[in-house]
Amino acid sequence: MVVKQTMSAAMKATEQEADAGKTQGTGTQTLLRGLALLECVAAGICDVKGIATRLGTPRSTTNRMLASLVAEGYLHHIPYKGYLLGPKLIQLGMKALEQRPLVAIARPHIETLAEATGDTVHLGVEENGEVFYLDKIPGTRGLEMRSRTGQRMPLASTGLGKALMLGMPPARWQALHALTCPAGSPAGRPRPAEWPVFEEQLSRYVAQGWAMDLEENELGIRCVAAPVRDGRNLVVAAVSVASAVPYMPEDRMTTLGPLVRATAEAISKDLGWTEP
Amino acid sequence: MVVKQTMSAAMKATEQEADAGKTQGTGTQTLLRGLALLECVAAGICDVKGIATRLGTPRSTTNRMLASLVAEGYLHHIPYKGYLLGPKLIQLGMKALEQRPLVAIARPHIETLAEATGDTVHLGVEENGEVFYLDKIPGTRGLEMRSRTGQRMPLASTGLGKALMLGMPPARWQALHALTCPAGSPAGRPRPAEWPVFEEQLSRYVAQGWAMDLEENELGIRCVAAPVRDGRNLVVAAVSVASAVPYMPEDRMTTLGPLVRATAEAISKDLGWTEP
DNA sequence: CCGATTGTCCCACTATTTGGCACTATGCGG
DNA sequence: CCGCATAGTGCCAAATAGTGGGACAATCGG
Repeated sequence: MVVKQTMSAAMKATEQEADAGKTQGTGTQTLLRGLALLECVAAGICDVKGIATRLGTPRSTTNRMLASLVAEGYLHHIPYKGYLLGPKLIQLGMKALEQRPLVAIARPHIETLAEATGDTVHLGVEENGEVFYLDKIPGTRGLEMRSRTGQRMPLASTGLGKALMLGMPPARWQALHALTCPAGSPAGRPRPAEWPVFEEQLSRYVAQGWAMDLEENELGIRCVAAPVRDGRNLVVAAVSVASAVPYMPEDRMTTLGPLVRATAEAISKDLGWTEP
Repeated sequence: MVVKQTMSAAMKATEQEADAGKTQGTGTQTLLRGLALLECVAAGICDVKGIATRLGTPRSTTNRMLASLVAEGYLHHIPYKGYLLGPKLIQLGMKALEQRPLVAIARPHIETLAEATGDTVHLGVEENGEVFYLDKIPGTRGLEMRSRTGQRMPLASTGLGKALMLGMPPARWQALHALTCPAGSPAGRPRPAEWPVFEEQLSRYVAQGWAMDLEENELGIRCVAAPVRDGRNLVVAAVSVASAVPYMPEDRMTTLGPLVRATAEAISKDLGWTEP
């Protein structure tokens, strides 16, 4: 329901390399044409003529490909009515969603982030009301963080956790916050802000797309984090950059925010996520 | 594999053309190979060598296709690590899910069902606690049903509605049942069984995969219905066969049940659904 | 440090695609 | 009820697009 126009119209593009913008002519024209065809149908063009003009292929060729795609289940064919994306695509889409080894996919991105910042970078997911560290890249500043992949931490007192909470309904926030700050907990240990304040903070973080952690989990450690979303636009993970206070003054955090957020979004896109 | 003759060299043993019935006189080998490759990756083979052997293509060819698929976003590539289904597939999968005009897809199936039974066939979805008739094929027995596509009916008193309820958590059943039978409703009008009994009926229907309606909505009309599921295994619609009591004795309904269920499943498959 | 895989190029050969054309089937609008 | 525009199906000569062998370099795993 996004696009609807895209009539045939001009946009001729004789043939051979329709979208010049594509990657350099590879050596699999037929495959590429077929895929283009799929995307064409995905865009809403469902009549043969439209498709044919859209990608500049003659009727016979177009039909031949359509037939193959239908035969394989990538397209649905309603005779004399049109073509639609087929079941196989739904199937593969689901598989792609499962099969996704978050860590492997996120690696390159968090490595880039690590190099760019020089600080420790974490990747984590929510599990059972806690943060679960999936990956970690040590900083190059000499200092060692206690965190370790495979470790668990409270959601409300870590940057990673707060980023994960940004994807939850605000109704759950209080419970998780309470879970992090047991009834008569000693004020001696670092801890997140008191409830009303905490809620305000999270709301602000939601708005800006990234969260902060000001020594709330570990004294002397601050971090900036952002949520990672999947194809369904659900928050499935978060990334964070952490360092010692001296390296993390307020203004640096403000600068880092958008960067971390960008990294998180890059990962999101690799997971099939698309802009609002 | 019916790829003509004149093949000779290369493509020896390893060929076995992956998934059997595949290519059958086509004319888009490259496209098909590419798609086969996708399914191969979907199946979990993520190393080049494995893929190459799996579909009998030489290394160079395989790599070429992989590169194209990666370039187009259909695959994810983690250098020296392997290949995974890419974001584009998730994207297309989601689109396929939306784009699905249930009616158009179900038509052929319900027409077949209509011809086979000679009775009125309905297709409907749940909407706001009611059944919403999406399509109807009049029976050939002369009698006319009052139902009309676009009409709404209570869930609990129609076969279609009950089939739709089979996909809901039993916890919601009672509320919907109550909604159909207002407080001091007159016993004069047809209505579903009293609560405890109704629940038992639904449970049985869940087990057998199809539901019945014994003049609970309209006197003299009985019907057999079954739920249609989509790629996420969620009930998104239902089909039913309805007719006048004389044409619908108990034993005929028992015979019809599996048939209606089969039709519903056929539609489900077209929607991307796969067996338990 | 070695062996096994993978990512890349190059290139001659031909099988795989191409796209025109001719016909039939079907849908839509009047 | 009729006709046009679009869709579905084959056939076929031509040549383009794809194939696969082979040689290297970059990496990984151990």
